[in-house]
Amino acid sequence: MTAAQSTSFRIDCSYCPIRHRAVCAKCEPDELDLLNRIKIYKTCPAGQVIAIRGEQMDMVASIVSGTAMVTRSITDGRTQMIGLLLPSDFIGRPGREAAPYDITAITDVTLCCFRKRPFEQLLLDMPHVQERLLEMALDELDAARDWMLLLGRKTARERIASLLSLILRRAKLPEALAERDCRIELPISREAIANYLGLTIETVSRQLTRLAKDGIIRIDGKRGIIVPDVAELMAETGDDSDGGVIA
Amino acid sequence: MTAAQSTSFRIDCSYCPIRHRAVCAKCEPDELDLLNRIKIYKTCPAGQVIAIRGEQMDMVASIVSGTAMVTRSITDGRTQMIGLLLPSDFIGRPGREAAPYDITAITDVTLCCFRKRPFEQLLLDMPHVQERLLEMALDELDAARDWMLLLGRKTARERIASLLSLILRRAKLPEALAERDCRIELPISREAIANYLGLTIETVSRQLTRLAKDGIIRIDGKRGIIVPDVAELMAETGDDSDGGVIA
DNA sequence: GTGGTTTCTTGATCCAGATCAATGCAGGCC
DNA sequence: GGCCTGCATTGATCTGGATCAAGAAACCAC
Repeated sequence: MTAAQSTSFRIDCSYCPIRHRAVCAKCEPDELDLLNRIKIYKTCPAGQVIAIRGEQMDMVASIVSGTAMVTRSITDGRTQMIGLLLPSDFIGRPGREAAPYDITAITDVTLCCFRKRPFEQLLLDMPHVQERLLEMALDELDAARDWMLLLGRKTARERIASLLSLILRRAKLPEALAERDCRIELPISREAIANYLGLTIETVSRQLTRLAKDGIIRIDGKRGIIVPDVAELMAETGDDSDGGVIA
Repeated sequence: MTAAQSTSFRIDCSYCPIRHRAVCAKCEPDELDLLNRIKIYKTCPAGQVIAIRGEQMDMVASIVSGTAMVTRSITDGRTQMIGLLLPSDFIGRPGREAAPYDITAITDVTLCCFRKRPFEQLLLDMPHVQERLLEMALDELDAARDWMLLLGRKTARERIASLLSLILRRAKLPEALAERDCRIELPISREAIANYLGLTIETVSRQLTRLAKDGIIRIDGKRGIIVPDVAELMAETGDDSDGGVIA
């Protein structure tokens, strides 16, 4: 973790906003106490690189606030976003030395960091952390596989619709999705969207305006999107309408 | 698990070919004994559906022998393979009722099955299984993310080259990759390859013949491929040549 | 052997999305 | 204000891979 110009501090776990969703979610008070003793908070400004593929990583961390992106790239600069890190998501991998991907802060990010060695040691004594880590890894695996379907088989329009409905489901309560004129704020730039969806920025822009012309969405400023009817948007994702929603 | 016309039996774990790579890899003899008591072997003929997305799954299992594919599909039949299951790979997810994807046997498959409830209970008492399951899930996550890069950003030729080099690395010892004229047998049909790579069978076929014309490979019967120079093939994958190979 | 089925290859054409290029449209800064 | 600099939209053109359509080759069963 190349946290060059980041500040570090510590706050009590009981006030932590991700207390019940992060790796520590299942911890008993005594386990939490152990974690508390070795954790340290860090902040990274928007745009800062948090990890570089192949480089030594001697930290693991949870995202406390902010958004970061996980990317992989090849030879000529082609880049694919392979994950979006939101509060409570976990960075780093016990049992591996080098970072497997690049991670960059999109907004200002606060991290709850642990030195890797002590954390790995703790893992053996705290089954609740390990349990939670397994749950989270399996959820991420499901999300990654959903994304493979999108990248391998969906059209540009379906990809955009899928992303919008993903953001809707993450940002709103299930009840709110039934309402008309849901408004969401895109958390990422057009370039990041393109990298996420395996498209170019031009195609992203064009499909957004086309969806707007078709009345599926209304564009409200640079980052705002209004969805008159969520069901109508969902119908554009190409997904089977059956239940089984995973992410 | 819809194991309608499958046979079931049991053999001793100590003779098991996947004993040191499957979920049970880290088990002590006493833990193995517990697993042994609740396991049951099943076989599925090639082509049989092992799981259907959305359906109730009351089994989890390890692949003992054979190959299966994990797929996801959308509305009009477009299908994407999102994983290839080889011996020692794990099927099913503790803590989830419905199968998240479709699974189909490619060859005849032997499974080492556990009823889900007892297995989940055992998990709590056997940290070694949980540890191993976490390792395996994280490895699969890495593989899925590599595949996202392939599906989102690679050209058809790069995809084919990536697949071939993946199969080479899985099938051969690292020393053998330095030799000239490595021969591999494709484990899957053209259609399955297309579903894996997010292409059509026609494109797969064309790119294979083109790679052959360019002298990167030689085609040897329907399923055989000879690679005169592995390094030359690797150069066609589009991957950065740096270390950090994950899968 | 023959006929039928499935899998693979090859060719011709088309089109969704990439690429190239120009223009709009904010901030931020002097 | 005027001038950058960095995003976003829009248009014109090109192209890689999809689609449509035949064959060819392997693999049966009889």
